[in-house]
Amino acid sequence: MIEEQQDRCQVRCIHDDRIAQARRQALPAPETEAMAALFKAMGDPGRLKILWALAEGEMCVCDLAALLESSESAVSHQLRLLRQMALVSNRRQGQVLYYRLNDDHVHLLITMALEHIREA
Amino acid sequence: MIEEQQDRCQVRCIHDDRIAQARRQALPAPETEAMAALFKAMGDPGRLKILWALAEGEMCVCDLAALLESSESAVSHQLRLLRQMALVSNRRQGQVLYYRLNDDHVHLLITMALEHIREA
DNA sequence: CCTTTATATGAAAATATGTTCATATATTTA
DNA sequence: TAAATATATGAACATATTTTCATATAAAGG
Repeated sequence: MIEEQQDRCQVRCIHDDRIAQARRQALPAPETEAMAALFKAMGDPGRLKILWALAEGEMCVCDLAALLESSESAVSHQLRLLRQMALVSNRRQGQVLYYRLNDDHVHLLITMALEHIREA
Repeated sequence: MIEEQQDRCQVRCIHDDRIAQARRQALPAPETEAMAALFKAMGDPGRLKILWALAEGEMCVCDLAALLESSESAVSHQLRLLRQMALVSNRRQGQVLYYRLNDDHVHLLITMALEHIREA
């Protein structure tokens, strides 16, 4: 015999106070989204290699493609993502676009991540 | 008339010196991979919400499911990922598993990311 | 201007990620 | 020890991401 499905909330709440507190202190949704997008952009070996290489100084697209042993088109797509996340920017000199890190946060974030994985 | 395809390297190298330098200073592949996995783990709004909530103190799975308005199964899968990345750990008290942040790096990483997106 | 070079971009194809659903496990309680 | 609770997990499905390929654009050089 199957009981009639009761129409009550699906989600058990053990510590309502704790949940309420978490809700109060939660970040605004747009910030959470933006942060997730930032971390996601850094969450790819290829893009990380790019960022780490640019920490030493600017490079052009075909340099980066050579470094990553990947196609220039693929690198260009990755760079667009990094640009959209304000992680890198570029300057044009003739036909060549030189990419560089946008600010120090990037380098700091990578350094801190390294610390984490090295101690774990 | 289509010319016979020449068999030369696909990848143009404009600044060989710069590429060589980047190669020398590059991180070991396993570290790059581990870092990418770490950032990827943080690159999801749901998981970020979890981490941010846990920064205030430990919570159990069903608390987190209630907070995220998501299924406990989904949250459990996310927590597994965060555990694998050594971002969170848990302690059991009876039937309940309480999750907490593993160390301060996580909080620092999030704080720094916030700075980045707020200034951009 | 017509060609070449360096890069960007859109769309399709290939791949990875996240969620759901069913089921398994661990712990407490009856 | 059987039932209930809290959570974990595997596999299938849905969705998102990445790469590739073809084509577009922007600057420089004939």
